[in-house]
Amino acid sequence: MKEGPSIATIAALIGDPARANMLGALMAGRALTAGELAREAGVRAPTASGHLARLSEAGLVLVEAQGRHRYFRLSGPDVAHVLEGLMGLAARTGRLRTRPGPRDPALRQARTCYDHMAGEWAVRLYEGLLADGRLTAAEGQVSLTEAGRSFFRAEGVDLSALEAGRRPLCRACLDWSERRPHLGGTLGRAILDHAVARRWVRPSTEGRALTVTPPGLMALRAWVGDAVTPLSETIGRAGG
Amino acid sequence: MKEGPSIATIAALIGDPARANMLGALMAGRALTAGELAREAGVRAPTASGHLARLSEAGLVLVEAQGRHRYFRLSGPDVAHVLEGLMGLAARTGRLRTRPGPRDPALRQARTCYDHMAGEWAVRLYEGLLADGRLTAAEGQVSLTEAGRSFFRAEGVDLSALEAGRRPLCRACLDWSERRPHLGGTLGRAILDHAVARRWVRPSTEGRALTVTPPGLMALRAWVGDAVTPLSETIGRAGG
DNA sequence: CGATTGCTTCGTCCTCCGCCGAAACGTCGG
DNA sequence: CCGACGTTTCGGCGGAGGACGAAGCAATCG
Repeated sequence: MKEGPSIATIAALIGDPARANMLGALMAGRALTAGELAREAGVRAPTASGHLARLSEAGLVLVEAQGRHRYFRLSGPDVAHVLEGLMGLAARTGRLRTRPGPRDPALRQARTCYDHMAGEWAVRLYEGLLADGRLTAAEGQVSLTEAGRSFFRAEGVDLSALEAGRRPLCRACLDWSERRPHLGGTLGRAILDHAVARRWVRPSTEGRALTVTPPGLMALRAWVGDAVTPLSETIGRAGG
Repeated sequence: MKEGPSIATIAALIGDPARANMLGALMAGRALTAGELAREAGVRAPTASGHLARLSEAGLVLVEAQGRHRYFRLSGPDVAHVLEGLMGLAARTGRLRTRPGPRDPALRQARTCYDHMAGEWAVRLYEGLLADGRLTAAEGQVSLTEAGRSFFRAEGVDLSALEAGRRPLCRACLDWSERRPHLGGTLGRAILDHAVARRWVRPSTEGRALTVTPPGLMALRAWVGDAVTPLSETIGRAGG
């Protein structure tokens, strides 16, 4: 109890399995109702309600009442960032007490990481953009090259809007399943929006998984170049 | 217990006050003995021993036996990074259940953040380097300008060594007390080493606090330029 | 060689908290 | 209005785990 109890409180809040599952579900970026989160966490409604009250009181999630539903979402990217960091630690350090569930392959392949893409596909995309000279990672810092800027402008991405805020355009976000970086930042977010809008990927109705559609397969392959292994072998395992 | 128990395990590990205090103490970057950590956490030796066993089994800390002492340290920058993230969340979200203790002003002023400097001084340093055109933060990505490279070379910093590894040279690390970024990465580390070697700052014998020595005051002020407010006025001021 | 110090293991106590069922509150639909 | 549904509050149960003292090893010192 000397100087830093607050960090313990926050960590303990995340440290309960039920609450961790809820937060993990919210990593998909969507707002979910208390009932959905209860199911996601594998607990009854009263239990979930208590957990959610504590999470929102601590400011980790925000709640919005809508009719008889209450929608919860993460209170910001910083929360998501810490959660991803914890996943990284868990992947690096933990024995895998988590028996690899049936849904895991789909998650490993493509998923949302709060507001951008993660998983095999995201890592490939990142490495493809690097290989094509559209991104550069000098000194470990990612930035968009001139070629990359014209590429995304041609795709219809409004780069100046993405650079308006305080949040960086490009950020290397360590993928906890692949152990290699993928693209975060506002550009990462824009790419996910882009891909969803063009039906290249379809977010799972619940959960973080992303399904890559056939046209998406073509489009993404064009983005990442032909040098990349065809994905077809890994698609369609463990439907959901 | 659905898909993500591992993150809960790690977070729960950090979520105990005694363990959190130990990890916080290790954020100073030094290796500490079990006894020191017990004192730091405010628990007896047996309790501390149990906690440290769990922390090292989970891979959050590394242990090295030396005579009858056992030295513990954080297992890597990723652990420190997650801890800093948690501190940020705690500062942003938490009601301040932590009454601002007497030691806090010193910590706010200058402290170590695992292996680089944090606190008021570190933020000033960062902003001074930016203002002088030695660092550039285009697109939210920090990098060293040509002027900056010559500056640090002249100071005797071996930049190529710093760029050798996988870890980035410059990283903007959010300062949880100042809520503004300071400099991390290998350059951040080198600056701390530099400042310690030249007796500009003196690490507290225990804890993360850094004391700025009178010559250090001169030197750092020269680094950050005269435009920066003298430190004397802001010492002991709280809040933001 | 015996005393001291640092750390761990063991056994025990005890508090905390996560879980649920039952019931209350509110919203929506007939 | 009344019933269905989503959510919260309440009360009680049970288990996990954090705390300590005493004792056991191991290394250092006189």
